[in-house]
Amino acid sequence: MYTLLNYRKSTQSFPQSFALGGSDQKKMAVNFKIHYLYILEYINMAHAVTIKDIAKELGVSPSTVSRALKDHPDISPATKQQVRDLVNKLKYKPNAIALSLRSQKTNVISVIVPQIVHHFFSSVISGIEEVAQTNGYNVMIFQSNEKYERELAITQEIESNRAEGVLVSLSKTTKNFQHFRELAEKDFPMVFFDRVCEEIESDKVVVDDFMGAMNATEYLIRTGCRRIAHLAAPQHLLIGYHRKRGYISALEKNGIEVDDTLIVKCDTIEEAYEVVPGLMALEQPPDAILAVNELTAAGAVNALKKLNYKVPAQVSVVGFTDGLVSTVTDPPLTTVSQHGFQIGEKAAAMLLERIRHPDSGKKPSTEVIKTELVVRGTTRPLG
Amino acid sequence: MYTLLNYRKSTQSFPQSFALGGSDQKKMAVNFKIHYLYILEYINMAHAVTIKDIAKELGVSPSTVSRALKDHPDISPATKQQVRDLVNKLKYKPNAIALSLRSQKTNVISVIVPQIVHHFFSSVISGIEEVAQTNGYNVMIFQSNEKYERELAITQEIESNRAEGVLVSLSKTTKNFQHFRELAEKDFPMVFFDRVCEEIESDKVVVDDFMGAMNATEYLIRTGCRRIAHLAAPQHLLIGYHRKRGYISALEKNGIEVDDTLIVKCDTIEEAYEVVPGLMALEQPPDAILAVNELTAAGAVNALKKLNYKVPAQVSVVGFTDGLVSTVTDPPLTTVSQHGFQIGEKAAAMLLERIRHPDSGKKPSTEVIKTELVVRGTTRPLG
DNA sequence: AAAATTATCGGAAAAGGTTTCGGAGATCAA
DNA sequence: TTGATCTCCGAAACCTTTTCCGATAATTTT
Repeated sequence: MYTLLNYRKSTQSFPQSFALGGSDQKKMAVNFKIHYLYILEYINMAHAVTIKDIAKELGVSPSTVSRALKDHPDISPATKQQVRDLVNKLKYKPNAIALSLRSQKTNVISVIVPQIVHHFFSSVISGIEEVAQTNGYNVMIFQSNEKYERELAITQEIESNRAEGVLVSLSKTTKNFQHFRELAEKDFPMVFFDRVCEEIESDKVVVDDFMGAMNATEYLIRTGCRRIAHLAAPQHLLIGYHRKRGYISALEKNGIEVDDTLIVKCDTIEEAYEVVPGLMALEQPPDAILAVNELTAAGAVNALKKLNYKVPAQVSVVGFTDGLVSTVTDPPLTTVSQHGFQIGEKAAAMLLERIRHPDSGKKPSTEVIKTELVVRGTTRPLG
Repeated sequence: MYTLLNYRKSTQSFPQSFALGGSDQKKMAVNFKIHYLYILEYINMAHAVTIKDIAKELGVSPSTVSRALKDHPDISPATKQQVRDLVNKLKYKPNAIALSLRSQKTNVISVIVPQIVHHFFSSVISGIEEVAQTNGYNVMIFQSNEKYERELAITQEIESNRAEGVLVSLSKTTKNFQHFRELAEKDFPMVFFDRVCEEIESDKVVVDDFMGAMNATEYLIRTGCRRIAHLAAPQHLLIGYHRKRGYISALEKNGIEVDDTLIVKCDTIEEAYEVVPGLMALEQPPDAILAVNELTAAGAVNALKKLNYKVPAQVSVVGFTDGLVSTVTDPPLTTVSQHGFQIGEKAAAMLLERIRHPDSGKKPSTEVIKTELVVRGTTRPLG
C-alpha cells in the first residue's frame, strides 16, 4: 500500500520529465495510460479520498475546498459548484478522525454492559442507541462478561478512544471501583444504570427495585398468599439488596413474619431447578415465589409443575425483568417490568446533558424509573 | 474551556516577563500562585494529559517521551524510569484519535443489525465482540431498525468514521443495494451474515437454512407426522426462501404431497395466535408445525394448547432460532439451533482476515454454518 | 486618478502522537 | 589531535480538517 502511494507521486511528475522519440512514442504512451490507470485504481482501495485530492484535482487549495463545502461566502459560486460536483463524483466522505482531532469532539459515547445477550441489557442499549443517534452520536459497545479485569481494561480503552462519555452497568465481580473513581475525579461524563455504584457520586438511573419488589409482594398477599419465598440475587449488588428490602417491607407492613428459610440466593434457571424442590419439601412450604429475574421465575414455574403443583392455584410466581420469556411460558409469567428501553433513553439523555454542559455545576442526580407489575397467568386473580 | 487554555499560555510566560518593585512584590506573588493553581486545576478537567504535558514537565521533548514509552534503545534507563513514573502519576492515556490519524488505522469494526433486541442478533454481536476484542479491535454497533433509509445513513457514517470493516445483516425493507455495492467496489472489507445480499460479491456467513429446515421436517416425518404445516417468513428474504425450500424438499423426498394451504406467511407471535386456529380448522388439520422462528413456534404451542390439542401427542412443533425462549416453554421447544455466537465469531474472523490481507486476491467466499436440531419436548420420540 | 472596498483564494498553524533524520556531546583508539 | 563510535535526544514531517490572517486582483467610491 505504502509503496504504491509513493509510486503515484513519482508517476505524476512523468508528463513533464518524460520524452520519447521516433516510432516508439505511440506505443509507450499507450502502455503508460494503462499503467497509470491501474495505479490510480489501486490507490483508491488503500487511500480514501480526502479534501486534498479534491483540491489537487481542481487546482485549488484544501482550504478553498473546505470552505466551499461549508458554503462559506468567500468562495465563488462557480468554485463551489466545481467542488460539489467532484465531491459527488469521487464520493468524498469527510474524515471523522481528522475532525475529531481538530475539534476535540469524537461524537462517540461508550456503553459497558455485563452481557449483551440479555433482553434487559439489549433493550437498554436499544434505548441508548436511539437517543444517541438522534443527537448525532455513535455508540461503542463493550461487554465486561461480568469480569472485573475486563471492565478495568475497557475503561482504559474508553479513555484512550476519547469517548465523550460513558454509560455503565457494573459487572458482578467488581468490588474495587478505583477505575470509575478516576473518571469521576476528572469529571468525565458518566452515568450508571441498573447496577450502579453507590460509592461514587455520579448520575445514575435505577429501577425502583424496592417499590417493584414491595408492590409485587403486596399483590401476592392481596391474592391470599401468606408464605412467600424469595429467590434473591447476591446482596452486594444493589438491585439484589433493594429487592429483598422491598420484599421484607411488604411482609412487615402486612404483619407477616419474615422467615429466613424462605429467602434463598438463587438467580439462574439452573439454581431454580435445584432450589425449588428443597423449598417445597419444607414442613411449611411456600404458597408463592418472588424471583429476582425472569428466567429464574420461569425455572421455578417449570420446577413446580414437575412436582405436580398447580400454578397459580397452589403456588403463585412473580418474576422481575419483563422480557420475551415472560410472554411465552405456560402460564405466562406475572412480572415486574423494568422498562429497559426507557432506562436507556433516560441514561443517554442525562449523559448528553453532562457532555453539553460540563460546567453546569449541577449535582449528580439519581433518576428512578418506576416499575410496573404486569399481571399475567402465574398469579391468582385479586379478591 | 477554550479561553482558559489560551489564558494558560499567556500565564506561563509570566515568570520571565513580569517584574514588580517595592512592597507590592510579595503580595502579587501570592495572588499569582493561587491564580495559577486554579487554572491548572481547571485545565485538568477539560484537557486530557498528552505526551507533550509529560515532556514539558520533565524538560525533555515529546519524541523522547514517546520512545521511552516504546522502550526504544536510544533512551537511557534513567529517563525511561522518569517517564514511566510521571505517566503513572498523571495517568496518561495515549490519544487513539491521534494514533488513528497518523497510522491510518482505527482499530474499529462496525456492525449493522436490524435490531439488537433479538436473541439471535445479540448472540452474533457477542461472538463478534469476542473475536474483535482478542484481536485488539473495538466494535461500533448500529441498528437499522429494519429501515432502508437508516441503513443508508449508517453506511455513510461508517465510511466517515473510517471503520476498517463492516459486518452487515440486511434490513427487511432494503431492496436497493447501491450503498453496499459502493463499498464493495472500493474493496472495503465487508462480511454479510444471516440476512445476506445475493447480488453483491462479498464474504458471507449464512446459516444452512435449507438443511436446517429439511432435517427438521424429516425428523417430523420420521416421528410419524404426515401433514406438516409451515409458518414461513417473507419470501424476499433469503432465509425465508431457503427454509421453505428445505421444508418442501423433505416432503418431496419422502413422497408427501406439498399442500399449499399448509404454508402460511407467519413470523410473529401475534400472527401465530391468529393463523394457527385457522390451520386447525381445516378439513384435514396438520399434525405438525414447522415455524420460522422461536417466538412463532412458542405462539403456535400456546395456541394449540388453548384449542385443547396435546403437544406433541396430537401436534408436534419445531421452531428455528434456539434462544432462551425455547428452554422455558412448556413443553420446551424442539428447535433448529443457529449458533448465533459461532456465526459472529466466524464473520468477525473473516472480516479481520480481509482487513489484514487486503491484497490477498482471494475470491469472496460464503461460509455455511451448520444448524443443529435440538430435540426437546414439542416433538414425539423417534420410532 | 487615487483610495477604499470587495471578492476570491492561498498559506500556515493547530489538534496529538510516532517516526525518521540528524546533531551534540562523550569516550576511546590511533 | 584527529577520527570513529556510541549514547542520548531534539526538530520536523506526517496524517486531515478548519480557521485565522493575509494577499491579490477587480471593482467601486471619492
